[in-house]
Amino acid sequence: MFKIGDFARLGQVSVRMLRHYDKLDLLKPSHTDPSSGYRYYTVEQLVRLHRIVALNGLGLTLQQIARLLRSGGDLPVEQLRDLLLRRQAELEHELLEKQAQISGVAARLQQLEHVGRTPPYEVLTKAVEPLPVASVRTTVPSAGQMPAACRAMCTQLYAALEAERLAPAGVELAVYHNEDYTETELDVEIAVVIEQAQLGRALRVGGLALRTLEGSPLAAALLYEGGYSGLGAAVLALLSWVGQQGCAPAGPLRELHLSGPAHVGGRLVEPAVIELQVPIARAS
Amino acid sequence: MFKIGDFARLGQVSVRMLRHYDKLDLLKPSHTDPSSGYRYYTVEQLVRLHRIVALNGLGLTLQQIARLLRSGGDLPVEQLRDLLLRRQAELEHELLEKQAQISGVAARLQQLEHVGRTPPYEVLTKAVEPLPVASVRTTVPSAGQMPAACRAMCTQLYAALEAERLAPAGVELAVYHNEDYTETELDVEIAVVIEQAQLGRALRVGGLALRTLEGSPLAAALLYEGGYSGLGAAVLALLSWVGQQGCAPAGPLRELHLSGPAHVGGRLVEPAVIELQVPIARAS
DNA sequence: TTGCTCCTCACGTCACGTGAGGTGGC
DNA sequence: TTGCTCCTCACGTCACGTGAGGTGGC
Repeated sequence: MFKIGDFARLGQVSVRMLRHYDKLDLLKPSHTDPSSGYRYYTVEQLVRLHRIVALNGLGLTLQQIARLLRSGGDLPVEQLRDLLLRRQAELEHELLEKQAQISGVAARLQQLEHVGRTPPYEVLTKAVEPLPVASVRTTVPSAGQMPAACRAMCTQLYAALEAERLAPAGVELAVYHNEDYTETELDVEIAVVIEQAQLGRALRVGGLALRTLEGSPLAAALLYEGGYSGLGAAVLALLSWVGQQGCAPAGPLRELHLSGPAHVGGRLVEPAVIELQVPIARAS
Repeated sequence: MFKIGDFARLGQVSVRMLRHYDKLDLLKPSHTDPSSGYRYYTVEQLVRLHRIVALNGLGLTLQQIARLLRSGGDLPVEQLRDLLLRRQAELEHELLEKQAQISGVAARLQQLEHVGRTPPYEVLTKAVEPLPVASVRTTVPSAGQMPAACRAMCTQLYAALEAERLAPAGVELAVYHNEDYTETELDVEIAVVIEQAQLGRALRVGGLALRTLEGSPLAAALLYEGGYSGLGAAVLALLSWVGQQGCAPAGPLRELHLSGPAHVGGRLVEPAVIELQVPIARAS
């Protein structure tokens, strides 16, 4: 018979843990003195303690362990198998998350060393929802013509909406359909979120399209505040981040004009708050 | 200006989180209505929220993030670098732990599939402390002669202790010095823990040694309850576990007789509670 | 008026660590 | 008598989730 302190030393655990396990009915002392409350343990109980510590080391919760051990001396095979399989699935996620954190921290450190200062934008991953939109789409010959082209497309879009008596119901956005980053032959779509219910509507004006922008369960997103001229650099930063994470773009890049339409009265509104999103997948 | 619900949807976080960040002074609403307590946020604050979510995704605590963001709009480079380096070190540990958990779970599942039932012992890793001991050591020609040899060594050990007026101060143990598992030419030492202060003592009886058993920062340990005849299987289980973890033995195996001396009055005491320990290192 | 959103407590989660304040055994 | 160990609360940790109970705006 050991007092709690000796038993704790033998089992390499804290006294507090033994009291905790007692309260949870996970490991009751073989005898408790009724007057002093002193807990007494036997060597044989070390086996159970060892089992608890081992299972806990696999990341099982004390509740799960308690369920397993309640069923008697031998572990119930089926239950244990289920638990381990579930735990294995969890561990896969946790490992991926850790690896993402590691490459994220490494990427940031590298950036600090090379650029010497902290980057103006943060990238994070999230899910993006599908969006019902009205849009116009054009191919712009070169990047230099983008400002003028966008202004024209915005004008065209809102004029068409007016003619159709269609009201914007959300954010304005641009979608870049080119597979890779390019500065010529830019296939760009200017869109604005509309009510879901308007999608089926028949149109009278040409050039306007009503459609659903695909969502993605995994996308990289960068939030940017500044002028539109800085967007090129932001796009490159986003794509390079994606590469550093061992991922690749898996769909068109979206540019959400969170602080409102890019043009008001035909003039660019700057600085603006813009979110860049690109669906991604682990590169094979 | 957004109410908290809209801002939460925009930022893909919960309302509760925004209230939490408000309380921590991590992200205060740009305006709070004094009468209703309603919180109002601006689009520009999305950038800060995004930054918080991104840094939190690297596993930094909200406190650490708060410290970084308190220093103004730009992140303080030196402080960020320090934080990231520390986080990187932590992540290395966490990754190793995850990997150990993964191989641990896999090993158990494999065992369940192959053996069809749950194993009688658990293995876990821990540190083992150096121990001051008195001991006798012999080479035993074959495993079959072990019981008799051990009995003889125990008798010899305690007789010598008696003659030296040396009192055991702890557990009895056996140490197996052979590099690999073998069943012939077993180099075995029977020892008992003594007071640290007795180590320097001069001896009058031959065959007895006073020494310190080396400790190890990392060891695999298996706790076993049963007869001594089952020990061979337990040793094999321990060594095979070590191999499955991608590790290798890095020192002699110890066998601790936790439930007391193996022999009392020249007879084996069974069942016994025995801990097998072997120092290990990651295999290269 | 009816939903919908917002508010402030405040408890629950998980596995303990860490005192505070007091007692028992050698 | 002095340490040492033991005891029972009960708060702290971390980042929120989840009600309870009530209010404000359309």
